[in-house]
Amino acid sequence: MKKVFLKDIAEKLNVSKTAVSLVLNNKGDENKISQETQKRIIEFAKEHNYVPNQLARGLSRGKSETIGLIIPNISDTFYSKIAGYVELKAKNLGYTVLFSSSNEDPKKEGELIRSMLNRQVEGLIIASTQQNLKDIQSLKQDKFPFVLIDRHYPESDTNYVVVDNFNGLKTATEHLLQLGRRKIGFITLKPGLEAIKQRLLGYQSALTDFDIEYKEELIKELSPGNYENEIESAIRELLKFPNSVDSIVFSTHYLTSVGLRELKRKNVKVPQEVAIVSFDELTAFDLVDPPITSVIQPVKDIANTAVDILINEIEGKDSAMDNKRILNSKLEIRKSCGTF
Amino acid sequence: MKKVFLKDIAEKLNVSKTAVSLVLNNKGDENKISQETQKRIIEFAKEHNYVPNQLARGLSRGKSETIGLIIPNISDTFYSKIAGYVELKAKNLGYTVLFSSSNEDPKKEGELIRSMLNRQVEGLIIASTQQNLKDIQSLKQDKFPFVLIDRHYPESDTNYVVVDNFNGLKTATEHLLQLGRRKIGFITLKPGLEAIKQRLLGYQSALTDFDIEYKEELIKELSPGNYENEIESAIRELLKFPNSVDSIVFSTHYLTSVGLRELKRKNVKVPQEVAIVSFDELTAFDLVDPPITSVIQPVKDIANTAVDILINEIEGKDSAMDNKRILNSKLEIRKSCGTF
DNA sequence: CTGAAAGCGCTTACAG
DNA sequence: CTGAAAGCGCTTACAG
Repeated sequence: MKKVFLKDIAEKLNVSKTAVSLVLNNKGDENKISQETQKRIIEFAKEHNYVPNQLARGLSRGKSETIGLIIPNISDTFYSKIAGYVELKAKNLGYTVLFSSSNEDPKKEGELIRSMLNRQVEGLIIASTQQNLKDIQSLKQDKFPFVLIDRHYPESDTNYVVVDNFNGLKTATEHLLQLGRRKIGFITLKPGLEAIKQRLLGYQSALTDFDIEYKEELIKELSPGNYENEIESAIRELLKFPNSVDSIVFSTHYLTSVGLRELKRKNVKVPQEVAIVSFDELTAFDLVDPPITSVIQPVKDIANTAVDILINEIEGKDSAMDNKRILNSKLEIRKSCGTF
Repeated sequence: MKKVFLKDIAEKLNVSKTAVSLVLNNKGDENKISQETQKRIIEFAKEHNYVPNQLARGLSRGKSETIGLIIPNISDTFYSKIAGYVELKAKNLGYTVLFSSSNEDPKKEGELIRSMLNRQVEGLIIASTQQNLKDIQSLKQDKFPFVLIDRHYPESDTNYVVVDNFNGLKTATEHLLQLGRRKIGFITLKPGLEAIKQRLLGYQSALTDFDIEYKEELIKELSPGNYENEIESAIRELLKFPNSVDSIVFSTHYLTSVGLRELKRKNVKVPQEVAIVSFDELTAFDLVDPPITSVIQPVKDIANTAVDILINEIEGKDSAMDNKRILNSKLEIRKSCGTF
């Protein structure tokens, strides 16, 4: 299978490169190229397995039919699912997607953005580190199509698709309150992400609605990079008098995992002694002991909506499309909070 | 931030495009361009945020500094981890990686391979559907660098990095046998993948070593696309007389998930009534009730080794490198098999 | 209906 | 040390 180029086809068939290019791009009819010629070209191309060199095509057209997806980490199940759905949807619309992980490093995120621009992606979907306003604003300024997902910059006017973190966490906390729990710990990440901030606000709002005093000692903020080591002391302190929590809400699936592991190590009975609820989940959370009541994020919806908005903008179709979306999450009640 | 091109730099600095290109590619010294000129060029480029157009560079050099990774499904935790490690390792060696999911469709896999070739990737890492020998052999024939991971074609002489499926499954089965279980069911996938075949052989070999008769009724082979619906009857039949298994080994993590879910639904006590062991695992398998004894795959090692072999071949360095690797898995004993 | 030609933004012999 | 020029494989006005 020797590589075949446009030129080869043209020579063998005694037509011009122009004709071949036109026909293969479905512009044969509009350029009034004879059906006969079209057929010959198409058949020859198929027979010899011709596929255009995307670099050349992209360079020539200043387009690449490619979009970029920048996420913190492709290994995380939440983001890998997003990636899967983005790939599927984009492909359906005729685009290839380029993935890359920033590993929560704003500098790397910047490099990735530039690297993707220089690969001529036509648009970007970004789950930003949210410490990179500079690059985001510069995209904005260049009127380059992009949409933020999962994390957005509230101070900047951009397209985004996020989940309603405030109400998601609030609902989770209310669930605990309705079951009679009153001393509710909150294990979350150090502030920095808007999503994380919103989750804390949701927690507080639920307490307020139930007339419960907000105590800072019940909030444990771990570092994204070191939470595995910090979880032990966080839980220990929450369990100790005068805190003595009767429940904990975890603000991410991985905090729930390490937290539950730690509770088991300490032989704390869940939910009898401590009820728990998780924001976001892992595949096996319904099999865990006890099955974990979780706030489920609409992963597929996030991905599809983001691709829709992006490609709509790239192709400049519907200018009236709502390009700021806050999607609802859903509380899946299982057994980690006990029952009424 | 207006885009700046080679030509712009050359004009502003009153040097030739050649000089700029050379300097920016670290070929300034070997072409004896004055330090002074080099410094001016480098500073100007940095100041104006110059990044070369990869399409143009790639087209010109016939290279892209890109490798492709084709996997069945980026949403699967096993493959998303592979993807994460491949990306990391490749980046360290100066390559970008292009991901794509075949969704177990051999035809799509072929399209992906062609699409990646035409994006001028310099090498490919493929977790193949294993029903696409044609394309694999054609890569081989063209001496195009590639390495198969996770799944390989035993009938074809290629680079590969796989896990020792035979011994992994054998060890798992032996573990059950050593604990006194004798009626061991095996829930696996319909044959097709070499890995799956090897796992069945491992199961059989363990039985043979313990002088236990192999019974076909104890093997349940589900379809990859429909296992969620087939699991119920598979388990029902395994539990029913005359099968009445006392243990089950699952040949993939997702079979374990649905299987355990089904066992719980049927109120079967694990491990008392039925012990289970899983080939490959999910993040929360140590939190599941009971924590699941699992064969752990060396994900990071698979990824790193594959990238090493591939890039070594691309750059034609060490021709003596062992390019067929069978890595060991490890049995992580938890509680789903009970104790002695 | 079709072909010659310019151009996309680079790299790289080659000549000086 | 440096510059003019060809070339990578396409696309796309433009002229006929």
